[in-house]
Amino acid sequence: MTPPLIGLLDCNNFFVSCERLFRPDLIGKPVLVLSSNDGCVVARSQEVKDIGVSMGVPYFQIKDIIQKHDITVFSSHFALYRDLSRRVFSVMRSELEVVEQYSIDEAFFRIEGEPLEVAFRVKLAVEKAVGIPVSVGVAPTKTLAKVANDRAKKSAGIHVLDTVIWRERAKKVPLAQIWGVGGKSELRYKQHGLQSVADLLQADPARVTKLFGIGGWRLQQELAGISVLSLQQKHDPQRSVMSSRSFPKTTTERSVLADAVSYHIRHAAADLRAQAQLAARLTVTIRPNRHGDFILRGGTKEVVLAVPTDDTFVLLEVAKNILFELYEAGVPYKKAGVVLSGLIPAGGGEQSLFDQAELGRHNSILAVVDRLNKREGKEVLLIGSRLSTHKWQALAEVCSPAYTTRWREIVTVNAK
DNA sequence: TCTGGGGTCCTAGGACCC
DNA sequence: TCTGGGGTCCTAGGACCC
Repeated sequence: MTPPLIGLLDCNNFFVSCERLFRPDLIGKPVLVLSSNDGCVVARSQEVKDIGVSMGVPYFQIKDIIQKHDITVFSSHFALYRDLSRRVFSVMRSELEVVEQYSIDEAFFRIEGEPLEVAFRVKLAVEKAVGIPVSVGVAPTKTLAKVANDRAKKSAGIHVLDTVIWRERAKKVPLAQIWGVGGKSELRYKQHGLQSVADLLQADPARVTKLFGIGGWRLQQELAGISVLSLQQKHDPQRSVMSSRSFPKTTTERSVLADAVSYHIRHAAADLRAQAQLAARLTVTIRPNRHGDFILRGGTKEVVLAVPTDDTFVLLEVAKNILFELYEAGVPYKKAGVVLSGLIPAGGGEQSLFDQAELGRHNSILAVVDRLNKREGKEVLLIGSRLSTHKWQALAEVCSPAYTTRWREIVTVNAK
C-alpha cells in the first residue's frame, strides 16, 4: 500500500482577504494590514507584493509608497481573523477525515481518494462557505506539501506534486526556500557545501545528522518524500499560553511595567481557563528596545509554581515578585510579557493543598469576570490593576469595525 | 521619532547523582 | 584520596514559523 498523501490548505493573503470580505470594493486593489502598534506590515495583497513592499517592513518607512500607489491600510484586527479562521477549519472538518490545524490560516489534511478531486472539493467548499480564497498543495510529506502549496499559489490554486519532476528540479531549488530553513541554517548548510535541495538529498544521512542534528535529518527525509512529520489526528492541547506587547514609547518606571505585566497575566490566565488547563510554570520577560544601546539588558525568569493553577490572583502575586527581581532602574524598557507553560488539564485534583474556601471564592469571582469580559468582547472588569493611565497600551489608528464579533459593530446590509 | 505577537521545538550548559 | 564518564533534570535562549 502506498503511504497516504498529505494536503495543505492555505488561505491567500489571509488578513487582507478577511478585510476584503467586508469591503469587496477593495478586491483587485492594493491592500495591506499592519501589526499591533501599527508597527510593520504583516499582510499584503498581491498588488502590494507586486509593488515591491516586503513582509515585515516598518510602516513609517513606506508612507510615501502607500500614498503614491493609493494603498488601503488596515490596523490588524485579530478577533475578526480568528473568527473567520474558525469558520475555515470547521468547513474543512466537515469535508475531511483528518485535519491538523497548523496556523491561523493553514491546515494539513490526509488525502483520501483521488488527490485532485479531493483538493478541488475542499477548496470549493471553503471558498463557497466562507468567501476567503484558498490554495491547496498535495505531496507525500508535509515539507513537500508546502512546496506544492507555493506552486499552487502561482498557478490555478491547486497543485499535486509530481515526485519525479520534483527530483529533477531539486538542483535548482535553494534550501533557503524550504519550510524550516531560516537565515541561520541556510548559512550553516552553505558552510558545508549544501546549497540546493539536490545537495542535501545526495549527502550522507549520518553526516547530515552529525552536522545539523535531528532537524537536518528530518529535513532530508521529508525532502526525499519519506514522511517523518506525521499528521496529528486529534487536536493536541496547547503547550503554552503567551501574552506580550511592545509599548508605543519606552518606559523606565517599574509601576508601568507592573501594570503591563498584570494586564498580561489577566489575559493569559483567562485564556488558560477558557482552555480548561492549569499552568505549572510562569515566565516573565521584560525587554528594552531591540535596536539600541540597552539591547543586552532586560531579562527572562521562569518560576515553577508550588501548585499548577489558573488563578489570576495567585499568578499576579508570583509575576509581581519575578518582575521586581528582573527590573533594573534606568533601563528604557520597550516590551513586557508573560508565558504560562507546563500546561495540564484542569480538574485533576491538584487542589488538595489549597484552602478550599479561598479557592472556591476565587473561582466564582473569576468565572463572573470571564463571562462579562467575553460578552463585551473586551476587558471591562479588571483584577489587580490600579486602572492606571495605560501608558503602555497599543495604538490602532485604522482599525476596521468588529464585523463578526461585536453586536454593536455588525455589518449593515441595506435592502433596496 | 516610529521595527508585532503567539506559538513550537531544539540545544547548550550547569547542577546533581551514580 | 583521586580519577572518570554518563545519565537526568532544569533553565535560558535560539531558530523558525505564520
